[in-house]
This record gives sequence, C-alpha cells and structure tokens, in this order.
Amino acid sequence: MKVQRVPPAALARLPVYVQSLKAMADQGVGWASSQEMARSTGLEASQIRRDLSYLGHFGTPGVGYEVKRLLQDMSLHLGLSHVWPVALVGCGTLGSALASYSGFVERNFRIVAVFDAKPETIGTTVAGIQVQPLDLLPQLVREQGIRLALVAVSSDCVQEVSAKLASSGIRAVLNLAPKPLSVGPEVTVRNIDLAAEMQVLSFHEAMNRLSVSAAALRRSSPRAAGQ
Amino acid sequence: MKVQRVPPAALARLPVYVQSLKAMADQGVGWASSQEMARSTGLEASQIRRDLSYLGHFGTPGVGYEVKRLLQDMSLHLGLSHVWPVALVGCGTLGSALASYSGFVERNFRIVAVFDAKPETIGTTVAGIQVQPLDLLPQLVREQGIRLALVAVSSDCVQEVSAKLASSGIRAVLNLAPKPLSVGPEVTVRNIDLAAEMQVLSFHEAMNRLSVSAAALRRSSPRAAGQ
DNA sequence: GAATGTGAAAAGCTTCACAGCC
DNA sequence: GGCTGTGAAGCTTTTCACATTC
Repeated sequence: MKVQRVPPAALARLPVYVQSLKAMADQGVGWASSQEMARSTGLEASQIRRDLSYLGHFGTPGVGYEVKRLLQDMSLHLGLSHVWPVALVGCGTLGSALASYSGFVERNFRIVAVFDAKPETIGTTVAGIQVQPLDLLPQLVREQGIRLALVAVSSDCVQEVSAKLASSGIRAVLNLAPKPLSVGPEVTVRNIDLAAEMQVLSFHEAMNRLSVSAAALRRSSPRAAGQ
Repeated sequence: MKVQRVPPAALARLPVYVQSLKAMADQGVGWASSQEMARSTGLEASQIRRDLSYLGHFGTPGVGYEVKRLLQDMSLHLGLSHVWPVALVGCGTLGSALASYSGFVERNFRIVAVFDAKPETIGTTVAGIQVQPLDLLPQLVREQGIRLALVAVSSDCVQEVSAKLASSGIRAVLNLAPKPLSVGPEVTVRNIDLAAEMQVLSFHEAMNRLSVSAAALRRSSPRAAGQ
C-alpha cells in the first residue's frame, strides 16, 4: 500500500475521477482506459494516468482500469464511504441554502451542527437542526468529533469565526465568505469567494474588450504599436 | 496604456487586491507598499508586485502604491465600475439563494433574468424577477446584451443548459452544478462544484490519517518501509 | 534609505513519448 | 495490437535578489 505524496493540483482533480467512475459503474461499464476517462471528463489521458499513479498501480497495461476496483481502492484511500459530519457556520440566505443542498448528502457529508453570530437566529431551525450560538462551536465540535466546517458568514464576521474555529480543533474549512479565512497552519482552508469568481470572468471580458479596441487602434495608427 | 497578457493565475488574484485596496481606501490609507498589501492579503509581496506589473507601472519606488489611483486604474482596465447584467440559470434552493446574494450586488453584478427547466417554477418570482423557460434563454440573452451567466442546476440538466448557452452568444459562465459544463471554446467557463471542494478537504484528511497510521506502522515494523 | 519592477533561478505542473506489459 | 506507468521535456507559476528610481 503505497502512500505517496499527492500534489495539490492532482488531489483537486480526484473528485472528478470519482464522479466519472461512478457514472460508468452505474451504466454497467466494467473497464475504462485513460482515453475513455479523458473523453468523459474533458481532461488529458496522460494527466489522468499520472494522477492515478500517485495513488498506486491500478491499471492493467493493454486493457485499462477496472472501474469497480478503482472505485473501491479510492474509497479506501480517500474515505469515500465514510460519512463526514460537518459544522455549518452562518445561516443567512447562502448558509441556509447549503444546509439543505442535496449535493453534500449525495457525497456523504452530513451537516450535524449549525452556528450563527446573530442572536435573533439562535434557536431557530435550519434543515431540521437548531441553530447554536457561535460561542458553543469549540465545545460542540470537540464533543461530536467534527473535523470539517463550512463557513458562509458575511465578511464582517470572518475574524470572529476564525478565532472560534482555531480554538475548536477543526481540521479543514471550506470558506464561502467574501474574505479569506486564516486559522492556524494545521488547518486546511479552501476559500471560495463567489463574487470574486464572477469578477475573474468579468475582468477577462473587460480586458478582451480593451485588447480588441487596442488592437483596432494599433491597426489604424501603427505608430502607437511600439508603446 | 499597456495591454499585456495577464497569466490566469495572476488574474484570479486580482479580486483579492481590489478588495484589500477598497478596505484600505475606506480606512483612509493613502499609500501602501507591497509589504503592507502582503500583510493584509496573506500573499507574498514579490507576487503582488509581479501581478500588478502585468497591468502596468503603478508603483513609486521608495514609496509604494497610491491606493486611490491604483483602484482607479484597475477600475478602468477591469470594468470594475461597469454594472454587469447576469443571467441566472436554475432556481432551486441554491439558485434562489444566489439570486438574492448581496455579495453580487456589492460587486456590481445584477441578476436581470432567471431561467429554469422545470415547468412548475416558470412564472414564479425569484428576487423580484419572473422565472422564464429555458427555451427563451438565447433570445433574452441576446436582446438584453447579457454576457455573463450563473448556472446552478442539478447535474441532469447540465447538458441541456450547455446547449442553450452555446446558442445564446453568452461570453462567460460560472457553473455551480456538480458536473463540468462544456460550451464552445469562445466561452470562458469556471466550474465550481461545492461538494467536490468538500471532498478535496476530506481526501486530504483521509490521507493524513492514512499516512499517520502508515508512519506508525513503519516505525513499529521497519521491514514494511522499503515499499 | 526604501520600495518598485524584473531578469534569473527554483519549484510545480502538464504533456510527450516510449519501454514494458498484457 | 493496445494501454499503462513514468522518465524527460516543456510550460507555468512562484520566489529570489538586485539594479533602478524616488
């Protein structure tokens, strides 16, 4: 059982492979080559082979990968069959939507505790769970052995939440607040700012427009080209 | 006015700089060095200098960057002050939550049209906008000059939505469906699968556990180490 | 003195191409 | 013949380090 270091970029692609393999298994596909997986995922075949090789030797030369066995091996290594309890912090519009997001349940994540900073939300029920005050977070996380947290608070609460998470012994956080979260170095954090993601797209568009007009300018007045 | 190619990795960090600069401007900070920006963003000073240099020469050696002017220049280049109309596709729990997500409005994105595939939702109102059938998407996108779309449908609708978007002339898509979206090569797509992001964290945790126990194993029975 | 902007080195990631295996 | 797993090449991104500018 080889336990190699898996590069972050490869790790981030593993969920794609899992989804693709599950779909194949559901369709009764027994074996798949890296070519076929490439077609169904939109990635390069060589990249898929390299990524899977970080986990060990699972393929059969001349044939490909046995879908079921590959899934089993990944389940074992990646805790896929394990049900992961998750703490949700923040139950505004976005937080509440995530509390009942079926995608999490389908992938074996269960939100087992909900926290919020605003006193008026404490005690209300979100997706069948009573909202707890932020101060109870460290205690409940510890008691229930929760290792993953999902943060969806407004930017002005991020600092406060960081502190509570840091003292709770949580292991990893998916942060959807529009501000990067900084807990200690032992905690893995993924920051996803949806508005920033939209901005990346709009920046790209805005610059396209600019370079188009700049290109047009250059074409009409060659002297401007050298800059 | 230099129009250099900005590498994707740098482009993805620009929203962070914008947020940080805005916060500084609000606090009345006039100038900031790359050091100071590094402190407030958690990134490396040298990386910030390199990233900003792709946009042009904005700093003053020995002093730093003038916060207000840098923001103005970025606004000009990146269309920051422009209000971007956005089409929302999918108004389930997640889609509806995003329709009223204040983060988008704060960053000048306005959802101006909402579409859904399910007949029972057509005609209902989400965030003050009447939900339209998917078939009207190409027409309305064209008529209203919409360039950005936000997709939050279930995985079984992704294919159908792809086709409609492709024929609509949309320019960029933020896809939150749990399945990658493939439109033509002229359309920029960012796929964010929230459940997959959670999986990346849980994989990391699961592997940590494994390597810890593997390390323990190795320590207790040295013969297993070579492999 | 202090900080930018950028060559150059280092690290990381992807793709090529093929030996080895089925 | 077909496909995996992986050295090696190529590309991108990050970091270093310093000449240049204020």
